[in-house]
Amino acid sequence: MHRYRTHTCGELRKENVHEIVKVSGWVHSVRDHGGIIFIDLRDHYGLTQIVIDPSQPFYKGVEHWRVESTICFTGQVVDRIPEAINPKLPTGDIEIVAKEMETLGESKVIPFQIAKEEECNETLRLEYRFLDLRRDSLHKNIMLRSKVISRMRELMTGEGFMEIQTPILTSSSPEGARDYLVPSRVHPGKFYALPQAPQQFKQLLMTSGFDRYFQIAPCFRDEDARADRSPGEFYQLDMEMAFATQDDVFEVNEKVLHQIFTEFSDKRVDDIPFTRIPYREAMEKYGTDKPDLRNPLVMQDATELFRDCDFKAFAGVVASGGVVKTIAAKGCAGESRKFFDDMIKFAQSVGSKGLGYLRWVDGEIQSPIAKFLSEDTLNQLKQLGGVGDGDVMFFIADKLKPASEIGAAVRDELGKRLGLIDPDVFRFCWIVDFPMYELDDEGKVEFSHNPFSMPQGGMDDLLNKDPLEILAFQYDIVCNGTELSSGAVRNHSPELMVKAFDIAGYDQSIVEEKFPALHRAFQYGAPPHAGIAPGVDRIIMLLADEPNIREVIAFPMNQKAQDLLMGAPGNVEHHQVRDLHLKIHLPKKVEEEIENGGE
RNA sequence: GGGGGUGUAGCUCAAUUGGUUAGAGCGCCAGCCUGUCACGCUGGAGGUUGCGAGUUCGAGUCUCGUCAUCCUCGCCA
Repeated sequence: MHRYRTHTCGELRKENVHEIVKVSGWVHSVRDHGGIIFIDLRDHYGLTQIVIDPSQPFYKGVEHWRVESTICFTGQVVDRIPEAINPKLPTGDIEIVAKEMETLGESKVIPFQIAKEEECNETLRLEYRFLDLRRDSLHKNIMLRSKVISRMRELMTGEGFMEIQTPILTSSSPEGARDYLVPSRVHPGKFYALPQAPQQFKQLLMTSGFDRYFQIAPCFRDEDARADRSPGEFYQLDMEMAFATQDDVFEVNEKVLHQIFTEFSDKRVDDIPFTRIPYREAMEKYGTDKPDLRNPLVMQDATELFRDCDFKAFAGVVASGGVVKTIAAKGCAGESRKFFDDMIKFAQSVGSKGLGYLRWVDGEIQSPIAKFLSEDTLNQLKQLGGVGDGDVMFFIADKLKPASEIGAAVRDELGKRLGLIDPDVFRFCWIVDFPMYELDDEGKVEFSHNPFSMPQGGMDDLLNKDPLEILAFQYDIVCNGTELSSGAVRNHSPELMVKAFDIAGYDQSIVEEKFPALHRAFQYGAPPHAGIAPGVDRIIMLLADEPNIREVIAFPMNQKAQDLLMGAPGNVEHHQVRDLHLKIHLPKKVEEEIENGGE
């Protein structure tokens, strides 16, 4: 007989009755009836009920064993009496009558309950992550993660992709987020950086002829956390394809994502090919480049209809170059006064001066602003929104950018409040045709996304078009309002690359200095190539229906990028710092704390 | 760095307008109980109300500061 077990806690069934078995696991719950004790023994695979009779020598001891200790039981599998069958458990037809018991690992009193999943302070959960991970929901999320990643590998391999590792210690890249740096011992004053993504490596692999690369790639960015953004590190299903177009990338990703989402969720998944929305259209209709298509509401432009109207608040905005955005919401004219007041408050909370609306009720228009609008204007608005009796149109007037942002927020809020968002569906879309350049805060032309993207019109566009009019082969994949990834057809021509950087104000020497590898590699016969890198954590977050990315990461850091279990970041020995030729220069505040006996 | 929420027993929460000795459920400890499966019953221990000032006859409650944590803006090629 095996030292610890002949069966797991999830596998014994009626057909095992009479067998002598050995099982090991955690004490999930103890039900002590004085004369008889039931223990639910739990492992990764399930729960099995152990029965302990008073005649057993270890009976007295068992009373005192705490939940979450690990114990090994040897005993006989028996049928439960009919009244005692538990249909909630797969093993509920049987139980094990214990003959021997061995304690494997005793547990202290646990800081929060594991068998009962009540809400619990997250700091405590992170400090005791190993216990939190025993809890069913988190345990299941991590298993889901494992299965999804495994399936991703299968699917990618099936599509002819090769998984290739790229360096974790690499050089700092000038673009993008803040890098995590690692000081070099051998080269005083020099630093490695952890990769923000294997971007340049995968492009180099393309020039090396590997044709189709992928990797479940760790990415490191020193940026602040959000609910859907874990600080420090995250994973991407990174991929790149040689001699490939945008459509080739879309085809592979639609196949893989559709398969993963269909296989690992009960929700309906959009048919492929996924909807493609040009960036400009997305901004006009949704006010964002990551629209939640579950929400049927769209924004429309009503600027011209308000240009010469008597409603001075709006006419004034239009006269000063602003816009009026409208959202038509069908069937909500009957909502309470409070609903409309709350919507106005909401709009104000996201930076709007107000929120106008027109309600069509019983053939009349009810609205604080209707009296300022002509019959003709009202009819045109009605036609624009395609509305009728029982419907409402909301209006936001502001400069284009804030109006779009406020409109996007109002659209989301209306979707939620009116229950328009189907929780049982995954709606995907590609956002395509991103602009190559945009103006930064100082009015300077800057790359709007990835400087390695291919301008759609090639050198001709770079030479002849207004930079702000140039579109890139740059795309995002969005699911239910979550941006899963950006990708692009890459610029594989050294000449185009130099020109593209030139427009953004970077000299050729900068390209050579900052991106020496790509600049050199592309001069030795680079294949056209394209790729993308969907975020693994976010995909699993959507599949697990979790609002928080930490729920799908085994050992996440908190918002301040600390690992409360391991104590990272932590202090190191002086000699370690010395070996790295570093001097620590603490902020005044921290120094004072240490002097006051802080550490 | 800015804005917002939260902080009361080991855990989740309550405590009316500022007013008696800060309560409940779970957990823990002790006792009872031979068919439970979130077992049940009885009893008990457990509190610097995050911390520090202030206002007040009186502060869990109000004010200020500070710390922790979450959400968010900035940031995220």
